[in-house]
Amino acid sequence: MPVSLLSQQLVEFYDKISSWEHSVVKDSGLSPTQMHTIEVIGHHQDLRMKELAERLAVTTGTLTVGIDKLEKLGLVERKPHESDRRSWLVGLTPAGQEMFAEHHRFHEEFTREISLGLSDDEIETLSGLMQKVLQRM
Amino acid sequence: MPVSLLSQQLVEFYDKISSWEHSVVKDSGLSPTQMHTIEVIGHHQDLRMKELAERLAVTTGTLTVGIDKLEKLGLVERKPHESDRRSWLVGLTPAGQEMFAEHHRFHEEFTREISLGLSDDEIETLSGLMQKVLQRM
DNA sequence: TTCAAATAACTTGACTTTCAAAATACAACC
DNA sequence: GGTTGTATTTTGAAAGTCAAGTTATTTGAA
Repeated sequence: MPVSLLSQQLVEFYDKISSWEHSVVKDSGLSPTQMHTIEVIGHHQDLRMKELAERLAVTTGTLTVGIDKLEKLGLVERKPHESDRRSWLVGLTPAGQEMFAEHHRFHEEFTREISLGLSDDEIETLSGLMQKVLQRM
Repeated sequence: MPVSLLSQQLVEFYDKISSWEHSVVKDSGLSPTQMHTIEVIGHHQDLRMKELAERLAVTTGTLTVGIDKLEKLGLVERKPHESDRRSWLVGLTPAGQEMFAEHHRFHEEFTREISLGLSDDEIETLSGLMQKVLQRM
């Protein structure tokens, strides 16, 4: 049952990433939710509230409150949408970008550490397989 | 930069698992937190409150409230610890075990679907690499 | 043995996150 | 132009969380 083993591994993998993320985020002063929001905005840059809410799997009502706080912290900013005056575009401020960049570096460092036991060839094989899997998700 | 690519893939992978989990759990009537608690108990069976709190990354105060609710729902039960009368052992009731088993089946089905693009050999290669990575986490 | 310190679980109060539903402003279509 | 749909915000209620304090029990040192 190779799938059964893989399933177990995914659960364990997901759990360990969660607790790693949890511990790293705690030191940043942001909540996990806030950091995740910064991450998603950082990756996609200038999202509408609706789009961002979907990606974060929360309602727009929830997001309004969350973005209010991040805006007060000076990490994100609302900009008017060019063609749709109902919409806002949410982007990172310079401080938000720095926060995003730092977290990004943490991710890379984490990835480097967990792949220490792998050769360069193995890392490429893993990336290739991951790519195939990601296409199905 | 093979690590950089892998890092990106891990973020995307984690995100997609999160949203899948989110949607599946919603149909179960439990909150994500509650389902995660059921999962951890199901995997380890009969944990002390302290141990369970550590694995869930919450304080024991938080866990007390959470277990109270799951106990009211008839999914978990507290049993006295044999040798330490300060401690409780938390385990799944038959209903809890069924909930756990169902969720476990969802995980396997999910794994099966995302690995549809992979040959049996590739699945085994992926498992092998995952195993090496898990050892570093 | 005895008692002070440590530990496990629980309680309480405050804060945050979340959603659903209602309100507001604007867009799109006929 | 008027109706319907869409994007966001507001509000009220429920759930999750922690820190700090409480109780019961265990551990270890005098």
